[in-house]
Amino acid sequence: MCKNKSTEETIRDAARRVFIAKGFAGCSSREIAKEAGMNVALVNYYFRSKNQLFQLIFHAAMEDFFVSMLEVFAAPMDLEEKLKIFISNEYDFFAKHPEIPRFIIGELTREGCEFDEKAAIKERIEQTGIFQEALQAQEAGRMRKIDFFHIMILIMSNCQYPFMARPLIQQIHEIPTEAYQEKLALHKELVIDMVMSYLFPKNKN
Amino acid sequence: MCKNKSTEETIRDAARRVFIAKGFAGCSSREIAKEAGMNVALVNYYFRSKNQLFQLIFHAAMEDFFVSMLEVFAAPMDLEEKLKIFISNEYDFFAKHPEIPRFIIGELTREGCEFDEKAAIKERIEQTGIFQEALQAQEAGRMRKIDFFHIMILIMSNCQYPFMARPLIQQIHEIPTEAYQEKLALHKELVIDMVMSYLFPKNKN
DNA sequence: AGCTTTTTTAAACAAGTGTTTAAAACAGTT
DNA sequence: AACTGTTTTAAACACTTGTTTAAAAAAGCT
Repeated sequence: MCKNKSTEETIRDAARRVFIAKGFAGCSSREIAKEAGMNVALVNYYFRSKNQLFQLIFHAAMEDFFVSMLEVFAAPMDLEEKLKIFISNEYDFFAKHPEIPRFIIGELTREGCEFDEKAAIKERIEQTGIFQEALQAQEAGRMRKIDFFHIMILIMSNCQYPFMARPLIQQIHEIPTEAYQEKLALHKELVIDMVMSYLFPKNKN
Repeated sequence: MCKNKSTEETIRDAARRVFIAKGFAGCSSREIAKEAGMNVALVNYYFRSKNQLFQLIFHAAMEDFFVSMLEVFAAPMDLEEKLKIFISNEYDFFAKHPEIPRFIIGELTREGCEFDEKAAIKERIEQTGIFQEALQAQEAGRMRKIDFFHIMILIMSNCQYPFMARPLIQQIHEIPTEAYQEKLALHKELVIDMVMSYLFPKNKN
């Protein structure tokens, strides 16, 4: 009844690395087993199938993806600071896990990857009250009147894309990975500055 | 000696659709053949191997990817308008070809996809003189002093990510594809407004 | 017409795929 | 010790993969 936790976790961690690096279609069950130092049959013994193991990894990645977002939204601060910290946290999260956005978007794109309601992200965001908070700030003239939908895209674009597109942009600018990462650390300040000053324009009069 | 152009192009077009939709690892030679309404052997008769056919498609996509960028940079306008039109063109291009960025970044990410110098994008951008142009504008105080590296990332982030992330953001906001596309059309104005007013701050005094 | 070259097809190849089976190794209990 | 259930392994399953072969069909040419 009590499964060997060590073996199961070893396989799961190996699967996480391989799936995230190569995607579902880009790797085989045997590759995951080898990465874990195990037999192929053992992978299916613990997780029944490649697809089932993948769903596990994918949904966990999705959860991680949304966690920092939600906890910042629910924090007790004024909206302006909240969004600033949100951007900062998001940027830091993707600096630490740069492969996550490409993985999630890539797998959501291919057909047959059913996620659907399951997570109910929208509802969980709504429950933080951030939508009304933004509306109030906009009514009061403290914030530019933009639908929160667009605000989220602006922020996600600037926090995720720079990490997703590393191989492309490295190719364009012909710089090594370390130099790229250093530049992205500086880029963070630009993003915060640009987005915040757009959302909360300070009338200089 | 004169190959049947029709057949070859039919296969190439089918390969383009399938590769871009599913990626190199996500499809088979037989799937491409079927999409083209041909035999598997015929694919290899014209293109020798799946990998060779892929390289063809990939490099062509890369070229398309850079074309509009370069021609705007070389256009005879003042820098501010040039960048504005650049953003607009980029946004329109990805609205028309929303799968391209994910395809390129995804394939550049997996190992074994050698592209390297081949294109020399950096040099081609340099030849348009946009770098010096930006430096001049910055010296003259007409433009915020930001390395062009960061400017490009800002623009690419906001022009590409919204289209790449469609399945993810649709999931979050629970809206159908048509509604999403309509919203993205509006989003364009925000992007132009935000980026341009950040790069070229108008002192309101 | 017949002959040559190009295009297309069906079939085969070895290697790799996800998954299952059945037996072995292990651990725990009495 | 023998019997328990759990964990691990090697081997096999049927099927798909990329690629090649060899023959058929079509097209070109004199």
